[in-house]
Amino acid sequence: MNISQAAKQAGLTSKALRYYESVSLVIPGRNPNGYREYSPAEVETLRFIQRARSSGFSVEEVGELLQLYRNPARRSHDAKLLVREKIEQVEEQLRNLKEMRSNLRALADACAGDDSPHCAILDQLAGGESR
Amino acid sequence: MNISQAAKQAGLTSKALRYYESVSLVIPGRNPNGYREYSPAEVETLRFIQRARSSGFSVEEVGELLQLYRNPARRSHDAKLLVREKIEQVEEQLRNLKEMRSNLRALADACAGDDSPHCAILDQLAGGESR
DNA sequence: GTTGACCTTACCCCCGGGGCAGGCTAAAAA
DNA sequence: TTTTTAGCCTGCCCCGGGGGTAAGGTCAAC
Repeated sequence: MNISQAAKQAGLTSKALRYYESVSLVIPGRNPNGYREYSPAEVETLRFIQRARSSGFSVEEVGELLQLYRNPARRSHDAKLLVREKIEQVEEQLRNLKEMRSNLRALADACAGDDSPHCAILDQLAGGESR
Repeated sequence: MNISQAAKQAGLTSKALRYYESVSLVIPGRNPNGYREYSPAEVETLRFIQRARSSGFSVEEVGELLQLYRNPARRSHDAKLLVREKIEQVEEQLRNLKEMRSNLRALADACAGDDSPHCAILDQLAGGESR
């Protein structure tokens, strides 16, 4: 299968597939004309990558997941550990974003939002009172 | 004030200050020896930038906030609009992260996490059933 | 005078690709 | 058959927001 077909099957772009090859995640064979030829198994691996990426794993972490996927002597404990670490990272990002949001809400609430130049948002960013 | 002192006062790094200068946010004067010389007002602006950045605004958006800050004919409405847009962006990120988290939790819950190679996490990433 | 701390510019690096240039190749239309 | 169009190839620069480091100038203390 050609690169663009494989990309479509996996919900990715051709560029992403070339990138994943460059970082040794999926290295397809080549036709005599030099075109990449993706086997059905490689397309499955690409779908694996797409799902793992959209669950928040970095490309490097996807590489670790793929190593487990390809290793018949794996222990499911190791996969679960990766997922739990990712959950904790996501939760930290959630905490950070929630703090930003409450911060922003306080700014917005303090500002009249009218045609006057007086603005509590700019005042607070400038002076930092009651932050 | 020298760059490292100004950076310390603002809670930033010297490198960041040079970067902010390169993108025209704060352009300090120069001493005869070529060193950057930050005025107290410029240090205040740097603190403004630091607070806006830690509230989630991009460098480009901070530039817009600074334009308002420096414009005595501004309308507070415009500042409030920027803040509300940022709140919506933050909330979309929160939604995405929460979906990731529930996704990850489902993966983790389905996996025994023992010494066996059978792993529901890898199965689901591979096959996509019950995602 | 010399040492160490600070400053300067200039370069490459991170992630995860996007976009484009220039050149082949394959498939479809005339 | 020829031409057009579409798809593929590699290689390069770009994004944010700086971090790290190198090579060199400067300043203050001892």
